[in-house]
Amino acid sequence: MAKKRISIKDIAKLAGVSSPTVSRALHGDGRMSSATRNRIIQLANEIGYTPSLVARGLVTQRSHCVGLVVPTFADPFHSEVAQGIEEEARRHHYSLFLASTGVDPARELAVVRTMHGRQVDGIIVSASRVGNQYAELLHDTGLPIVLINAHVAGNNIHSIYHDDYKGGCQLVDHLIERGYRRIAYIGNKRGGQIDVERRRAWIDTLHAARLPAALAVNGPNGRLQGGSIAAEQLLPQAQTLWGAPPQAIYCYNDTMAIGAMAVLRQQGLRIPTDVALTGFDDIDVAAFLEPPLTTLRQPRHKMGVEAMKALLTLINEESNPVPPQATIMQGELIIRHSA
Amino acid sequence: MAKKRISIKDIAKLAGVSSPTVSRALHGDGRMSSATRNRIIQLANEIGYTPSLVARGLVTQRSHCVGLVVPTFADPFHSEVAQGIEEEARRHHYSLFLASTGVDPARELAVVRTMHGRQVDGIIVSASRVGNQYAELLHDTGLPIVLINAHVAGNNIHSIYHDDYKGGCQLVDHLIERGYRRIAYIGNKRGGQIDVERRRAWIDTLHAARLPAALAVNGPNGRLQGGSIAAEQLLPQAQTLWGAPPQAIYCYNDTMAIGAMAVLRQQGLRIPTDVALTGFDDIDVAAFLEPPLTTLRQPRHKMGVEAMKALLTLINEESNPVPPQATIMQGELIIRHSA
DNA sequence: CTGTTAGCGCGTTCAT
DNA sequence: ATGAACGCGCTAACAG
Repeated sequence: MAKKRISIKDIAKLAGVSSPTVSRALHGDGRMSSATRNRIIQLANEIGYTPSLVARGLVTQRSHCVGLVVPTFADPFHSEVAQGIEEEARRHHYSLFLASTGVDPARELAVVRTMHGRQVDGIIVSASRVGNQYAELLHDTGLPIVLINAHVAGNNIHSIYHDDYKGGCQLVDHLIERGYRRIAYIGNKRGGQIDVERRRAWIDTLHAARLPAALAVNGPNGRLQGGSIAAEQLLPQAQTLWGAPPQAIYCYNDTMAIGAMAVLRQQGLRIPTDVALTGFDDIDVAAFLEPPLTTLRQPRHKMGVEAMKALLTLINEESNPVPPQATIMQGELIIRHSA
Repeated sequence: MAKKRISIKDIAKLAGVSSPTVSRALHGDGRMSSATRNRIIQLANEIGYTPSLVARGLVTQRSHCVGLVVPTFADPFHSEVAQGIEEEARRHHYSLFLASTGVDPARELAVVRTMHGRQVDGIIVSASRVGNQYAELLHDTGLPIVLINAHVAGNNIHSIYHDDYKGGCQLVDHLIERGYRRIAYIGNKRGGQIDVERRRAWIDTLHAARLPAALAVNGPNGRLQGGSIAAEQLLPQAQTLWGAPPQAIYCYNDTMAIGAMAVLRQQGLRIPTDVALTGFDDIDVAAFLEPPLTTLRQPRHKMGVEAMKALLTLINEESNPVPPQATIMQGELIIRHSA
């Protein structure tokens, strides 16, 4: 079944010209009689010619592909970021390689290596677990890389990230303003630096208000189950510590918050009357829950677009290298009814 | 900054051998002194050689890439399918090109064309809007294609899809068994053939029970807002028709059901006491809602895996072409508390 | 205006 | 056991 690809040569033969002529005709390049040009173009359409971007990339050393590396597809946050990236990529006639890492650093490295083998022009890594190591890769290969939401020390690599610390402070401040004092944290064991930042916001803000950051539980992952499991562990601990449930729970992200909500309801606790709850990210469903979730909105789509723009700049300016630059984006506190 | 790629030749020069020798050494191919082989492999690692899969693909005519085409990333259903596809792809050392169509047939065609130009070995299209047209493409290019959840007439193309009709019947049957009689449908204007199947199940099942399929409203899309908008239109129409809300609403998918739930609550209607509700797909959050959503579980992950397996078979058996085949998968009725 | 030559990086014959 | 030559499909550099 595998028809042989029809190539530039085939149409050259048919048109009675040489292959470079065909190439030029199709590119609108160079000066040539519009007679032959039209004839060639017409011919190409007739026999259904599709240029091989692979071969082209091999000679131009530009594949017009970029790699996108995410922890998992099944996360609404990354999906939306990816959507932004893809839009911007398509706008510039770039294709996307996609790979997931499963939050496994080794796999992340392997994936990036494969992408390099695929001759991608650049790579975007979201929520990297090995951020620092890219400096070396960058040095060795010159492969443009942009990191999304990886707080990398040293700051020697392009990155664009959300100000989680500040966002977390806004969230916790809001809880304090509402009068809650026993504020617990549900963290994500696999959240890496992101978890660190959000947790730090919690600790610092509570301390600033002379409140204790006394109770935190880490879920095994950042998904729904992760939130449920954390909540199940949290409640008895609160009972031991305070003789009562926490007045508020500040969650690692919206998804875990949803997982926690289910457990709270199951235990007969009402939200926010008995326990208030906040999320992080403002994923789409957040507004549709009962009660609607108070959270911190990350400009996910825009972050994707900006990351892709930054990458394209790196790709096109490789003659005069742009110094590594960290773009930090601000979120927005979204107050709904869960807290 | 763009370091020139280090190639097989570079390491040949360093090892004092010819490039074919290096190629063979790296492939474990042919017979050769394990001394030189080891030396070459070591050398390759030292200088950080990464083979160009592009060049390799050009000569072997096999890129080890497949294209994945989805309507949008921001849909939990497709995300999970994609996850399955990616896992199976990685298992076979295949990379994934990803593109979204935005449910635009023209863009879908353009995207597939680009993928062909990228020399992908095959393509998986999820929820295609132009299913029939692939037969022609297949005929012209011999490019293996597998369709997911595109009910294509004529059945002349490989596809794997979920039995939406049967699933829909189960759902509506369940509603009838629970004693609901005024059962409305919230459809998806952009749902294409999928909407047709699910709607048909609703109509047929109601008729079989001598109940009228009297009220259906289409949301503008299959997302949360789509569900909300549909519900807002549905309620007054039900009032006109029945002088009361519907007793149950059978929704196009879980996401729209969530959108509808929010509206129902807003209008003071309790679920399922006042209005029962069903979804479709069993996306992850479905079980975590209040109330947990009764729905029909599609084996999303497995569908992805199976699609990729089917595609790989097509790719590897292209000498003796496999006849087009439709694999139909059965879902599972998940009864929770919303109906 | 167009054809010739060369080469991107690799794998695959053939020779040796 | 290894090297020389060729070609995958395309574009870039020169010729003419």
